[in-house]
Amino acid sequence: MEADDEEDEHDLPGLPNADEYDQIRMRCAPNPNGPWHIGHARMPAVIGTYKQRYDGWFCVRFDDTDPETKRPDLDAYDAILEDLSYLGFEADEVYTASDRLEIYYDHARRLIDAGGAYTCSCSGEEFSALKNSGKPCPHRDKSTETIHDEFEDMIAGVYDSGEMVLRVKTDIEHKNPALRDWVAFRMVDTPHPREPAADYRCWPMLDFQSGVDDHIVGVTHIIRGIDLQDSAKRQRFVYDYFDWEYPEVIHWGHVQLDEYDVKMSTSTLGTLIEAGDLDGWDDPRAPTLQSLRRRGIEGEAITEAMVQLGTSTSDVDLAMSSIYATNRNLIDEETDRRFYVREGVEVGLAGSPPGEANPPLHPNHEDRGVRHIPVGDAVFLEQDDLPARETRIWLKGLGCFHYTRDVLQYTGDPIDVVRDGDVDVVHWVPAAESVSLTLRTPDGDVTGWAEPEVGSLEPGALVQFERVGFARIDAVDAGGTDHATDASVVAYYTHD
RNA sequence: GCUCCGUUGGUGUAGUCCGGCCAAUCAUUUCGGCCUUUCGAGCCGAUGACCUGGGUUCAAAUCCCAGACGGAGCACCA
Repeated sequence: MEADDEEDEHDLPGLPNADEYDQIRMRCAPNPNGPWHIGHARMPAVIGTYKQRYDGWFCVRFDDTDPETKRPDLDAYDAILEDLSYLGFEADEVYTASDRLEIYYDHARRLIDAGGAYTCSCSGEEFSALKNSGKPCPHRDKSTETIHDEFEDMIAGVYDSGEMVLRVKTDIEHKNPALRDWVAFRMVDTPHPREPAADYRCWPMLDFQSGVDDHIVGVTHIIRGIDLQDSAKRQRFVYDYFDWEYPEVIHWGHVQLDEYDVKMSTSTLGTLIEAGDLDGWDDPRAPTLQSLRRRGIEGEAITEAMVQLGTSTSDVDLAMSSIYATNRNLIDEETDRRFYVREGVEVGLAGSPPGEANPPLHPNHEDRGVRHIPVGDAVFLEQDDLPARETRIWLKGLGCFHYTRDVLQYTGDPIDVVRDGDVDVVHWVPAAESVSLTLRTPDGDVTGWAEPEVGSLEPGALVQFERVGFARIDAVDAGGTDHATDASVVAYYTHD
């Protein structure tokens, strides 16, 4: 399917030992505790791209096995799948770990039979102390029968949280303390928020659940963060007991984002939304996928930027400008131009300028037609664009004016004065007939006036406000196209 | 404290396994020019990097050793 460009440049390195597998199978295993932030896009972007490249397969598996500390958000399951689709990918299969408890229990029983696990009632502190000095705890050598009995009691919910765990027997003297006899199942008193899982009290830990599931669905390549580097080593003990072969694994570093004041963290964002500091997950100030989507950024631009980050184990700083640059290429040709003046300053006009300005909708596409901007006797300019006294300025699409005694005097000079470099070109809107427009940006809201026809655009339309930047029209109040007190149009800032 | 891992321009990345074709690739950013009723785009150009110190070698970004700096794990979180 990509035979003809097999040797072509790829943005991503090849997967290890890719040719040893009939099919490349990967998984994306989010914790459904909220919609995705921008950093989450890396996983689907990369495995989706690998899937296309190798004609492979990937699933989404919701690793929702902690009903308490990382309590799942019931809305997040669908929100995440929507985010995935926004990025341009569909999962071949969707699993939910909390539906699969019986599978994990069965594997735990087999592990006990294989002598690879034991129930332990040490407190966390007690065990930690023993473990750190390389000493086994007294529960390590129970009979298989006792272990089975106690594990069945765990499943039955006989114990309370903290009273009993099932540990994987690894090597209590392993030189890496992180790998010594880790917990595979623990008791959780809090019911899971999903109805079908609400009665379970004995929950697997990520390392066990994930390890078992990866094998069951035939994952060949695991891609995940460096925080899980030791997980692979822990899981190998289970794989060895079962005589399974561990998948290829790639660990990558953390992604940091520039240009945002808000930390890229699902729980932080959730707290800010809860407190009313953010309007929601799609607030333009939030570094979330829903926010970028509302701003009119194409998922493809995000995917491409993520793929360009590669898969290195060191931490990376993602510049939003790289997402913006890609998106600009995607939308520029099809996006019409409009005028929008931020925080405008009103200036009178004199000298009989033309009654209407008709700049093109798109400078490269004359066939799309022109805009219709009635001029009137005054315009709004941006504060920074106000010319010095007794100098000339070119109102884009209208003509040349001389700034005298608080008014702009039409001069009728030809465009050559601009070519000569003496005259700045600025955008403007008529003071009398523009529509008020609030532009919501990552740095906060901006108010101003847009040329009249912006008031009749459809929500969802993309525009480029000349010399300001791209924006997505979000809401239009058809009633108030003249000087209403409130904004009649709300737009979300895309990028410059 | 114990165990891992990493370090190429402002940012990301290629090259590192199998040393020479690397006075180091591509993208983005910044700056300049051209074009354009002069936005954006496009075209052209510029700035800008191999963590440090030793060693091996005719030759090191690449191999070896030491150090510095950064990151991760040692949870009944994911």
